Amino acid sequence: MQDTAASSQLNALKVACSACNLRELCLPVGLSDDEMSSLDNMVSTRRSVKRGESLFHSGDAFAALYAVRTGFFKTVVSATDGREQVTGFQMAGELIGLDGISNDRHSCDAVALEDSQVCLIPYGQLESLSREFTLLQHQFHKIMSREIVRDHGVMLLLGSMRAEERLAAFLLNLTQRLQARGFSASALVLRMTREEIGSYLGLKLETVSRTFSKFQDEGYLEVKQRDIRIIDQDALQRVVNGAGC
Amino acid sequence: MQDTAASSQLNALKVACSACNLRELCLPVGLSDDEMSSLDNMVSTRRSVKRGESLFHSGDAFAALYAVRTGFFKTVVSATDGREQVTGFQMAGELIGLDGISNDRHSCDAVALEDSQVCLIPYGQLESLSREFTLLQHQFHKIMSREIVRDHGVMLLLGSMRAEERLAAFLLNLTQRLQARGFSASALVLRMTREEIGSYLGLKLETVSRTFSKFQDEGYLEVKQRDIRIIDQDALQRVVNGAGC
DNA sequence: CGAGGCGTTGAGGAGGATCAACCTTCGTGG
DNA sequence: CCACGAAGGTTGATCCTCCTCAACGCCTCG
Repeated sequence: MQDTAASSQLNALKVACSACNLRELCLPVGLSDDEMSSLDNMVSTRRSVKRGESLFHSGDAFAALYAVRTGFFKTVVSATDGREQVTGFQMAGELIGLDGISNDRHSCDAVALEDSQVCLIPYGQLESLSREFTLLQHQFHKIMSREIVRDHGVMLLLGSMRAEERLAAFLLNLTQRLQARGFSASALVLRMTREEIGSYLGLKLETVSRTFSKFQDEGYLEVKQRDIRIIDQDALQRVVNGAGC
Repeated sequence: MQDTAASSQLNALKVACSACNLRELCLPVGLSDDEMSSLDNMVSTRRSVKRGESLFHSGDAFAALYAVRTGFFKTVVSATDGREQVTGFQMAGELIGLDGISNDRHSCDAVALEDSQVCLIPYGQLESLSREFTLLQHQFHKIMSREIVRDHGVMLLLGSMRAEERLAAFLLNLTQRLQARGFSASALVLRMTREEIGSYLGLKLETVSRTFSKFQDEGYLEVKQRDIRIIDQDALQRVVNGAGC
């Protein structure tokens, strides 16, 4: 039934947040040595998830949050009639599973788009620890709030932008996050299909493909399947700002 | 500059959560007597906001959350180019302002759609108190998580539903929340304009109006401006489930 | 080397946007 | 208390963006 349990391994290796190069992007931002070592105790397990596998499914019991260590995920909500919506793409340092707190069950699927590793953050322990450490508590609240603000931004995109604006905003957001992780601001490899991008942006895959081609024709991008090179970032920014009006 | 400060009054009246009829819908859900009385101390101020006025604006410093006591609000995010998106409508017992935690500034406007009263929840005190009281901490986390789940539902709506499905889902959601507050499941008065509904649903006001008319023609609703009577709730539910396909 | 998944491109159609006219309701001030 | 104006709501005609359906090419992986 649960393919995740079968095929993803649990690594008992000791993993220290304090030694992780993502600590400035992840939950531990700004913690003291003391707090950091408590966090190290809590975040003791990693889990590997192969491409295509799920970290959890909608309906699964909620027990832990997951911090992406390596790899790339999407989260997907499904309606009763089978309709699906990609609600986000998560990369290194980002937290997955916050949806589960609301009623102790996950309300979306989290699927690895490439072979990935996550750090397990047992939720009960996180609550205990944040009663003890003000900074950790505050940082955790910030992360939840940031997710809410991000979601509102996506609503703005879905509710009021046209196809070109949506794709441009998406690409700029991706490159910005990649840049924060030390990658190039101009060359990126998409980990998701056109259909997944379309689902996230409220467009059909053909529209995504056509819009990529259009951006290439305009000289904004170079598109080779999933390899994207951004040639004119300012032009994309102008597209987002509704320069077409 | 700040019209809110000028025209909304601060009521120093002692207001007890423990005596509030919204306590089962609001932050205090499930708290013990002890915890409840600490909450009473924290939530000591109410604020009145007249119709059309803002509780806070995007960019304002964040200091407190607000629990709607009476009335009705909308929250609106704005893009740099002036585009606006209504991200939610809040009624009695619902919390406003969670967006502000992320970076100590609000990222949306909260506007009263009728004369309203809110309870002020000073955020610093809420953090202190939730370090002390496990249940309060957990309840607060649940509320944030619920907002994230709600937002994902809106994304599904905006990304994959057609106009009729969106409006039907909207109406069912409204009546459900009103019913939880003891109101009729079939008769409701809309507190917002067609344009605000449209903004929330990613539609133009004309489309909202036409869809209302269509639902009326089909015999699902009786529409008299802002007075709505739901005649066939099941039919609306079928519309949401994509019965048109 | 073949099959299947993914991506591109074209043609045609539909849903919702836009523009416009008109009606209704409500608040304000004479 | 009524008249007026502004804001909100309805409806129609037309247009445009994006969806749908379809064919085909490319890349990957067994």
